Amino acid sequence: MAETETDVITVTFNGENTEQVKRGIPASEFLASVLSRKRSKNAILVRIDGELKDISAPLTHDCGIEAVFPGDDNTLEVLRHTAAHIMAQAVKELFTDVQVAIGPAIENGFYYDFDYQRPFTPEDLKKIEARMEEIVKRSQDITREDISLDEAEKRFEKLGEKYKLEILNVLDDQGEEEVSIYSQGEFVDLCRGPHLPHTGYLKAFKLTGLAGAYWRGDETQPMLQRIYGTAFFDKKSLKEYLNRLEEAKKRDHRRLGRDLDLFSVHEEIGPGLILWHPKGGIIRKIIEDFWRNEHFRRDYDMLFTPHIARRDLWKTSGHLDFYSENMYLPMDIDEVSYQLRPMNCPFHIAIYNSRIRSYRELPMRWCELGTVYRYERTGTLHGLMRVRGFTQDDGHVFCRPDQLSKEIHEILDLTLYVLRVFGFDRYEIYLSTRPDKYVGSDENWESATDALSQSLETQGLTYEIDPGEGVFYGPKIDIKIKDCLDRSWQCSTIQVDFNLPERFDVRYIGEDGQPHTPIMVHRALLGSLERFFGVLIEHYAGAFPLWLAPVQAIVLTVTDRQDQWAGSVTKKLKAAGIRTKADFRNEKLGKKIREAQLDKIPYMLIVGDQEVIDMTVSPRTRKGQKLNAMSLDDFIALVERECRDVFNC
RNA sequence: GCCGGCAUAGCUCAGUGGUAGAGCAGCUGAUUCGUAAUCAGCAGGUCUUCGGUUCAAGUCCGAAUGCCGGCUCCA
Repeated sequence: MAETETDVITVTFNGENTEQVKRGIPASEFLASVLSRKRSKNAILVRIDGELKDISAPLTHDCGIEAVFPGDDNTLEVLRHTAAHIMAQAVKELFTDVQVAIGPAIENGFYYDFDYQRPFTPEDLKKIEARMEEIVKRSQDITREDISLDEAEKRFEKLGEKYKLEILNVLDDQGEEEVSIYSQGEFVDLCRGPHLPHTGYLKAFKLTGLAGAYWRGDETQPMLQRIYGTAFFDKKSLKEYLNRLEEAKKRDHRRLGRDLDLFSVHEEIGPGLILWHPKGGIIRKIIEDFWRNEHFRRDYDMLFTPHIARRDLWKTSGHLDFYSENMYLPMDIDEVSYQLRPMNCPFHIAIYNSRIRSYRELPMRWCELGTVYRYERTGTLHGLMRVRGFTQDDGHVFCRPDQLSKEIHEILDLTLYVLRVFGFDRYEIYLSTRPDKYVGSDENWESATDALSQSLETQGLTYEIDPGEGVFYGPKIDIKIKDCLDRSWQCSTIQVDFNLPERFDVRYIGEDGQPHTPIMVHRALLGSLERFFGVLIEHYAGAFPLWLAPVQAIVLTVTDRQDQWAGSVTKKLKAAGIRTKADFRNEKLGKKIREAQLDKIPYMLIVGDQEVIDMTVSPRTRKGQKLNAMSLDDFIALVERECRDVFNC
């Protein structure tokens, strides 16, 4: 201890009261002196100089301190982290020679990875849960020790925890000298903390899943067994969360895709290959029409290009070097090797290169609904979200360096508008920087990355940097949209490319009469029509907004006395461009309504004797709202207004 | 690709070694009915595929395929 240090330190509580206390007393002891007995008993953690710490943390220097209670910022994370430890403790108690790896809190809960001789079963999970309950009942103190790295190595060696030793090695390489370990009963874990004071705080938890996971997330490393769980401070929140999971299940696009007859996938056709049914097809057509119109409005031109090309093209583009693991094997045509395309860009470049370009032509904005084929490993396929053949709403902008930031700006504007029209107004934006495997000069990477970040900043968009996540040919902006259940989906992407123009010798003649290399920007707003459709289905739970609904209105008769008027209603609505169906079956109205409801048709038009006399229809919405009988013209106007309003956003 | 699970009628599922079942959907008939299911009848399956064990396999074993939950990867 340095000579200048005294045994008394100054502690400021809540930024107000200042107290002199003995150096080294636990924070809990201090809190007990300044808080009511009840309050100090309820505190679970402390914030020392803004940093979350154990409530037993010693106060070693002059500092500011606040008490932290259940439900305060970041406390759920601590609870879940403690839950992970309790689970590991339970597993260690039940299965003697199990090794523990890591166990963090994650977005919706926590997990812990284990190495065990045999796979855990769902029955094991129940046993583990029961043992956790027991540990909770024990209310075992969770204590922290700060020890030297050497000491830690000795302890974990004794415990035979080889994964912990590996972590200690990494910490050693990083130059750490001291680590913290946490103990509860017999269970000891290497951990940064903080943790709750004792195991009794875990009141509401559930183990939710069992899965394999690679050690350190690296597929060359051994596969461990991961047990997932979730925890909350109270049972009510846990129940709400579990209900939300149920709700998400009901919205699963794979289920709705079948129930609503939107699309299918067939074993005999091949996994990851999507068949769009008539109802999915009409939605796709509407999406595409909107997309095309919006692109024409913003000075894009439209291209159509083939799905295969000579292998040499992919050599030139660099895809064989950098993307071959995602490409299908070549096929021979007239003794020349061809390959299915995984991307559309080289074709657009070929069009660019079909003649000499002047700087006056730039920027050139080209788009295509381009179908590509990528080999995705079997285990990664997922409904419409991850497939092997899909159509990108692709586009390439060729521009001069001085035009880049304006172009990015306009692409962002277009992207966010399109997403809003589809009902997505919340998103996370990521700027991905240079990966390990890349082409192009460091200098180009840097200037491209700057252009992207500047465009984001001038539009006042907040974003996160995703280091090393760029594509091999350039940095990118990814937009992950958030759906109504708060889940995020990667769809839009904007990628600057300094590389392909070089490889294909893309040039324009500048003002100076000399050739220059343009910058190429790849962009997809929806990402792929397949994935976007999947996201849309889940976002709306299959109840598509009126402008997208495959059937917008269904005419329902009460008896066959109304067939004639109902028939002419149907005809007139169709003539007015409203996607209309008729259900004149000899069934009860209640049944027809039920079926239309299950089909999530926005408007049911009831036609009974009264409507025939008045020459009206009585609309009922799929939300169960009964509108007053109205004339056909009024109904048509209502539909048109509702559809039009979507675009004013 | 890896770890684990699953595969029975269009859908949801029952059937754990002894002759394949239900509900819904479908079809036929009756019923003419006002805001989420009218009644009756009929039809529908080489139990994913291939191989093995057994007197006997939907059921037990092995493999393949596909799907599901994750990991990794990603639009």
